[in-house]
Amino acid sequence: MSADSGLSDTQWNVLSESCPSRTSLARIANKWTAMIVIVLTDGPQRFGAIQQTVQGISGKVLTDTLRALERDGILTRHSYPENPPRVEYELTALGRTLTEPPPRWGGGPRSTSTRSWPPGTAATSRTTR
Amino acid sequence: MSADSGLSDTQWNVLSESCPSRTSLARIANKWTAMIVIVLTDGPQRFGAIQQTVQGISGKVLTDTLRALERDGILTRHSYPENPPRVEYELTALGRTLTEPPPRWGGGPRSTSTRSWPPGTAATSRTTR
DNA sequence: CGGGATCCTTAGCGATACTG
DNA sequence: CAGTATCGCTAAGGATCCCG
Repeated sequence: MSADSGLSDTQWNVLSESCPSRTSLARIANKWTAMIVIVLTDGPQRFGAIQQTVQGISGKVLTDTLRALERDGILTRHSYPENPPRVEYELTALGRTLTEPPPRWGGGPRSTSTRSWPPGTAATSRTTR
Repeated sequence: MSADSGLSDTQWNVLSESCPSRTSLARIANKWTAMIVIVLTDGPQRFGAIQQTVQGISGKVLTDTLRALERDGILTRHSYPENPPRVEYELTALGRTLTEPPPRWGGGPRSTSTRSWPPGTAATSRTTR
């Protein structure tokens, strides 16, 4: 397969303004997301447990961040209609991909030089030359 | 060495409010830092080249981010007193560590279950139980 | 060309109080 | 317990003009 597929690799270049991966980056690149993902790596956790483990996060911000991650399919929310109420958050398969390096990093060749990040991206911004 | 050193491993737990690594995280977890590091992975780049490659970044924000990264030792700034002026930015050894996964991820065991993130951290926030 | 200086907008974050 | 609802602050981000 391959050869001349319609979507060029430049479409998946993070450096491109219209690249969809910028949305993913925006979700990761904030103060709390990474820590929450870390906490959930070991399995489902309750709201209160997360808040205690991720020291310094306020209830509101935790709620906001969890909701955003839920919308994006990073984690799922399970509400148990008990009293007192219990709510658990769990990483989805997609969310678990955040807890380990991308395939290429684990399996690819271990060369350390002249490596461009997304394959075929090579940030050689040739302006004049 | 080892045995009873003063600094416990909980001191290097990102989840801890006083953990120094939160400073590092704060530097990474913003809109542009990651992209700038990506661009510089292939070698030194000029200010203008970076701005063109990292699409959508404004001059001021690029300057601010570069200055912050320079202060933190992630990259170095080389100014050549020519006309027109030329300034190049280059990743330091520390900055280059951001372009590859931490040692443990590359070399450690490939187990996928019951793994806690920083060694000996295990986010098992036991509140009551 | 590579900024510095200003000004402005927004959104992320945080504290507090209240509720099912 | 796990939220929601406000309110407020600050810093990140952005537009524009100016300068050596």
